[in-house]
Amino acid sequence: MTQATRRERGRAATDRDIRQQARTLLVADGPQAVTLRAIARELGITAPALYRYYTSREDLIEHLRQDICADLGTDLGGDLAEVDEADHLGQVLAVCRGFRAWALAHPQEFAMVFASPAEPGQHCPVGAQRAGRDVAVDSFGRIFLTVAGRVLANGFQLAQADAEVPAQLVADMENFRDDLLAAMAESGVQVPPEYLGTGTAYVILQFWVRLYGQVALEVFGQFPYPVSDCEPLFESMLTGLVRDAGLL
Amino acid sequence: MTQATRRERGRAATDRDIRQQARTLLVADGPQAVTLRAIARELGITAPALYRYYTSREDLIEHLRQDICADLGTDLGGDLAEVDEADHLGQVLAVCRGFRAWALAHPQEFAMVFASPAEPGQHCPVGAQRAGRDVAVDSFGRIFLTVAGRVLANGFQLAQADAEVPAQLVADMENFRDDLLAAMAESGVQVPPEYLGTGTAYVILQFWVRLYGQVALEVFGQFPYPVSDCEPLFESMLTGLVRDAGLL
DNA sequence: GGGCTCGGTAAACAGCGTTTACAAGGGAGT
DNA sequence: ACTCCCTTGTAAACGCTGTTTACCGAGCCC
Repeated sequence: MTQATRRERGRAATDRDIRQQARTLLVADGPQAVTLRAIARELGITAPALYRYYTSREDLIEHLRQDICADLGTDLGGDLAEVDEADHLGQVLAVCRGFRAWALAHPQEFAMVFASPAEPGQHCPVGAQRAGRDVAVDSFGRIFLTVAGRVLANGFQLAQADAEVPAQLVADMENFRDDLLAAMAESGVQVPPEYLGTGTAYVILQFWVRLYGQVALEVFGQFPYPVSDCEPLFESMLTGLVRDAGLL
Repeated sequence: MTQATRRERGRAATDRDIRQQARTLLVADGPQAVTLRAIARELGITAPALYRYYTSREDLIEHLRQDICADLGTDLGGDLAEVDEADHLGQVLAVCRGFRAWALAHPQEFAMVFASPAEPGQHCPVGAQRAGRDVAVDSFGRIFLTVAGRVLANGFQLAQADAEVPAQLVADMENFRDDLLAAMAESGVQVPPEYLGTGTAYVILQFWVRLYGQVALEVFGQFPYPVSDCEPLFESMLTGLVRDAGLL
């Protein structure tokens, strides 16, 4: 079973401990509290020992980001599993609600993954990037795309035809559509290419813009007035969203 | 003219220098580079001297946030001034494009102001909060609301009637509408209350959600595929936005 | 068993926010 | 003009941080 030698198992174990402890500090006291010394202290080791696992604090943070994405992915997978397989609209709603719930429950993680100024050449975590083998990063995006794929595979016709896509965007949308098809195929969802035109890709993109905007505004408290209860606001937005996407 | 004593003038001058230097460091090397010691070093003083002006680093950062909001407000004011006073659609477009341009040109500031996990009870900077006299914080929000006010004052009928607002949201929307009316009145824009129903407030809110989502996604590089050129994507979204808002 | 690699430590360096005690100088009252 | 205070700055120190270096011991392979 465990072909790994004792040292390898021990190393993997402490590595998990490091990341888990970093997560604990993050949720408890914010990003500035996840310091190498604090992590080491809680683990009963010294700070330089962490350099046997990560080249720098920033490197650890980066791996943390990926862990967070993976957790969000499994979280949404759980939400999705509770919905009837044939209820495609329900699946979409479940993923959207799950995304919001996760973001509100983990604001620090949300900010770290979805609201950090990006360096060029890095458009994760939603995208299915092919950087280092099959990184866990895209597990979140894969959930989204899998749901979209299921919806499309069953012949749902999303709103807006291909003609609506501006000429300057067609190339990008074809690119996006191919990414979608590839990700869906990887997830085992067979979707006929003729169901996924550039117009459909554009609708999915707009869907993401509105969902992300709503959730980010709520997490960051940037609504232009004091919202007494954000939930009905979100539900109202979600209703409009699926309506405008042609899912209702 | 300058009724202030020499000491007061000197203090105000160094205060400006501190903030300006902090801004310089922020745009040059990111938020983690704006340290008290670095600021003091550039100003030729020592770090503890800064405590004569701000009670802590976090206090300075908070004032920096307000400066940033104020700058964004004047920026947008400039964009707005270049548009014909009677061209209300053009004014809306100018403010939206100006907001995006500013966010792309100042990603660090954008993240600091619009994407920091908010403590409860703080829904600035868009809101017209009445905290400490007339803080510069809401100068950005005021620009937005002024434009909205001008559009409404001239009888533009936004899409969607009041009946569309879910019952649970009506109270909040009345609240928002009152905030809007108050802000517009403060900006000298007369808008008949019957032009601004809760449905209209809801449309404005959705407008903000989509604009914010699009800009934040672009700044943070969180689009689900590699976008070759974001500008046509933004313009396409903007077109759909004004169409859905009933401005076209 | 010898040697080598790997995971850990201790010590040190530079930089950080912050506090304390102290010096110099402008402003106002007499 | 002298005095006194309050303001603004400094120097030194504390404890924290990330990171590097040199070293040590136990696991592993030959």
